Amino acid sequence: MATKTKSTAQPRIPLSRDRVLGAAVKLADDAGIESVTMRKLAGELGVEAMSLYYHVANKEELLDGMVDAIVGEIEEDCGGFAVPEGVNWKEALRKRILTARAVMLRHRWAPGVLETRTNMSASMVRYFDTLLGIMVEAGFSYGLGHNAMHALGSRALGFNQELFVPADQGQEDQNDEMLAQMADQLPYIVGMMQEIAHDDPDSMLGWCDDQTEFEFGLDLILDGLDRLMNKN
Amino acid sequence: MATKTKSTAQPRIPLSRDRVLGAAVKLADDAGIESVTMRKLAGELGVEAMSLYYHVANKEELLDGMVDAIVGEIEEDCGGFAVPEGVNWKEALRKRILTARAVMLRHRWAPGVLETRTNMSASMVRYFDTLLGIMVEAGFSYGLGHNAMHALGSRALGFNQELFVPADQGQEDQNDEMLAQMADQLPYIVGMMQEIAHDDPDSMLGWCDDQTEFEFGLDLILDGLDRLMNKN
DNA sequence: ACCTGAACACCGTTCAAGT
DNA sequence: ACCTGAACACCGTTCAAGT
Repeated sequence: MATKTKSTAQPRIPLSRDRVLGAAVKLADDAGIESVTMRKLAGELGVEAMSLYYHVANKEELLDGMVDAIVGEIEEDCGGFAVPEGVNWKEALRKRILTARAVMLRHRWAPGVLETRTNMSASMVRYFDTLLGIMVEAGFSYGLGHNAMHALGSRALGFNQELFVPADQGQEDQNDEMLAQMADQLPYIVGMMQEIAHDDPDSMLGWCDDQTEFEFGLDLILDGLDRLMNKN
Repeated sequence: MATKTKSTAQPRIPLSRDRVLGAAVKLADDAGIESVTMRKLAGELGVEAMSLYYHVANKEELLDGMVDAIVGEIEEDCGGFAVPEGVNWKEALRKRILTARAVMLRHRWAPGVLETRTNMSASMVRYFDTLLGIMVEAGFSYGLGHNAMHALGSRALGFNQELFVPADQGQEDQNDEMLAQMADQLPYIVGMMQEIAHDDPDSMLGWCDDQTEFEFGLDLILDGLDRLMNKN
């Protein structure tokens, strides 16, 4: 009963796998990954939860698809995954990895989801294949290339889990008191933080610049590989 | 009505935070972290789900407590977290990190849970403090020590997320056909796998030895830090 | 002080049914 | 071919109540 008019009688675009995945990515970007439930995602698409199952087998496959979408963005931003010819391997790897990182920064939920995937998607394997290809074409043995991939770990995809976020250091209100309290338990961390505060009093933030830290670690590994390469 | 006898009228040990956490760790070890629900955990303790809330504020705090228990094991296996005197920093770090790794291998769910914690537990900060302490006492500046911690990332706790698990390579049934199929899409990975198969046909497993790979990456970083140290 | 029962607001998912 | 309603088996959590 009653009319079905919802504003200007939209013809209602039919759902599709791509629309579902696109909406899921957007929802995760805007509201966090914990908001990506079948019901809420359906709501976002103006549809019932059960309709999603027509386009996606289940939630795991939805998450797999979201990851694929992210790898697609990396591929696009890299201008394709073909192995470039006659380039410096270190620069080529570095460029790709920092491109991947830029994508991860746009989709902060992606690293967490990635870590829960049990087997790698086809597109991600292709990404890794080019990374390996860049090394092999530059003269890496397969063995060293393999070791290199493991050494890079998640850094190959542009992220590095930050475990080192000492509890609530954000609030600078009671900073000094707190530091004094912790000083005997955590002498070195407190020392580190004090030296920082000394160098740059009003921004603890700028000090722990993720990008700088990421590149430090990345270059440490790339330089280490370089040295192993030239040893042969 | 009826009697309450359950086997030999156990006096029933009262619950405690430690018993709850211990049971949670055991349940995760035995049945996987996805089995650690308030209801199942309560069941394991012969108690109603709601009883747990008397000893633990909510599920997040339960997970925090489980992480603390794991850090406790690391501390025990390290013989305490005190910064050792007059030792080689590289060996001291390496020993601690490999000890942490051994604990993680006993509790395979721990890395995943660790990554979901939003702020570090007190005991984990203490662990990191000694790592930093070992470096600082060996002459690292706080800045280099800080960089080193980030470069190590999760490796400091003995794990490194394995993203490089190309889909279902376990089944060796149709291995050759599959490799041929993938060869054009993934030339380098296939090349890598064939070289391996050639060297050691009947054990893909031995090749991707996590421990070896972990140590390769760890040493790459430690050696890189060593070089930066001696540059000053 | 410690534990529980009933209830609530969520999940993912199945299945038979609608158009 | 595509979408839905009702229902099921789970979650974490609250709250008032039992001993």
